[in-house]
Amino acid sequence: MADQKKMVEDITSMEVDFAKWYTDICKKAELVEYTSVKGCMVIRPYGYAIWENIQRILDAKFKELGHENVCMPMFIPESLLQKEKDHVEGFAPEVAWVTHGGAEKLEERLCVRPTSETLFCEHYANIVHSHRDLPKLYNQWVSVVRWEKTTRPFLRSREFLWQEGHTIHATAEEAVAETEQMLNVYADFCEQHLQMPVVKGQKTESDKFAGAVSTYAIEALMHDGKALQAGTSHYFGDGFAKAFDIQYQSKENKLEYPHQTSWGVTTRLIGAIIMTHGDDNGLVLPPDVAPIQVVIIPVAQHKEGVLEKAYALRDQLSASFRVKVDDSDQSPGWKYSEYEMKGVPVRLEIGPRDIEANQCVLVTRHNREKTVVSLDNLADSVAEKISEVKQGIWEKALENRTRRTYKCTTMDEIKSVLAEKGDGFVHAMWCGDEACEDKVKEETGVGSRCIPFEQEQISDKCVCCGKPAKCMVLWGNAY
RNA sequence: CGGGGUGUAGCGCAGUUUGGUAGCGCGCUUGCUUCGGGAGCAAGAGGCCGGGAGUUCAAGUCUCCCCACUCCGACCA
Repeated sequence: MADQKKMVEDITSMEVDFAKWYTDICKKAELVEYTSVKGCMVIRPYGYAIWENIQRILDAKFKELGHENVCMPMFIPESLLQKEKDHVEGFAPEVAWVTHGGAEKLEERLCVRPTSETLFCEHYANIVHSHRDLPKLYNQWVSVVRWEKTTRPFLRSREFLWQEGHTIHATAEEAVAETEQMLNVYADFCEQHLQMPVVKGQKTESDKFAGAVSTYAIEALMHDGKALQAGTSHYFGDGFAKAFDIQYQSKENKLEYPHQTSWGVTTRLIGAIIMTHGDDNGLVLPPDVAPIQVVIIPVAQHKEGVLEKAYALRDQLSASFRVKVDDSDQSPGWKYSEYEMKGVPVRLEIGPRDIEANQCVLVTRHNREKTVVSLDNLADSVAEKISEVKQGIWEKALENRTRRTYKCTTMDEIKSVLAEKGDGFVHAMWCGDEACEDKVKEETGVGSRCIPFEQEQISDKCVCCGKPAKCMVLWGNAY
């Protein structure tokens, strides 16, 4: 059994101070570094490589489903932003404005995109004229700016990286299907590639995207019991089309308004990974997005043949995995701790005694279990360990969510279960009235996260007012 | 945006009460010895004390104003 003692004294324990633990990991695992502008951070190579892996997998999926990548400009003229009333009301409080070009004051100020619906709409108005022009299935990988008041690495920064998909369809049915399809893409990605269980659901009226008919989201539960929205997908109906005057001629030779969607995930997913899988020894990365999947640590590397063997194993394994040999002159123990901090899923130790015996030591990050394996069929042994890590972290994350999911039928029950067991997901019935939604938040501290697709009839009365319930809501304290 | 806390070497901190030559640990550099869970010895390098105004013969230390980080709320991916 692996020694479970905490090796890295530099990281604040998550039990002691979860928030400090989180920022410690962001910095010590070399994911981010602050800059002199509040809320604007450097995503360092190791952190960016995680994002590149997320991009690679999702981008391939988007394209497989027929989407094309485009790139919109980053400036939006004020008049354009204001065309859709709900949209501008939602975003105006947090946009950054450009007022000057060089020394010249601009005729009209430009906002730095907080999201690009308006730009896509302006563009669609130019290029969509006939039913033959539809659908357009677009996506872009860019950064956006939202002038947040309080900021945290990955979870809430003033500039962040994301992808935003924007599609436009002839019919509402098609657009609704697209919205649902992309929510499923996100959910599958989180569960299959990030080993992060999510709840799919619809946002309540008060919580939906500014300008949307309906907003869908996937909600994940972090290790500390707080909820994190991991991705969203919006159905716009023809509201934007009407506001931006986008029309097409149908087969029946009639002018029609098309229907739109948008959907996105952000670098916040990296924060979700940290808080879902990390432990007191540092980051624990899902193998599919880990920049390094296997780190080879040569032991007594000055001795004849050790480094050569390490390089040979790397070359052999590189056909199937992302592999690194750490041949720096740090001690082996230092390297063990370093790559645990960085969350590398599998460590391979190779020393003179191993070489003699045609074997090596494999260590899985999430449980620190050591296994001695033969150098024959090594790629198979490593693949097995990788899948053990996936299975292990999935079960651990799922167990945390199950343990922290509570069914409640009264307000008092919500309060007492949260006080007793700590933050988590609360399942409780709701009448559909916004006043009750607000009151639950006010009295118990948990807000509505979503109305899960998977419903359960916990009771027939609203947890707040006692009137007939319409649906079960997932409540939680969110990041 | 409201309420607290913190800014001194790359990191973690002491020094501020009572103004008087800027320190410690880790890390870093060089060399030698080490190497199976953050190695040892030796010699080095590294700072306009977050920024700007004041007060003073003299400011890391006192006063005022900014900025950033951080925690707790409200708002948000």
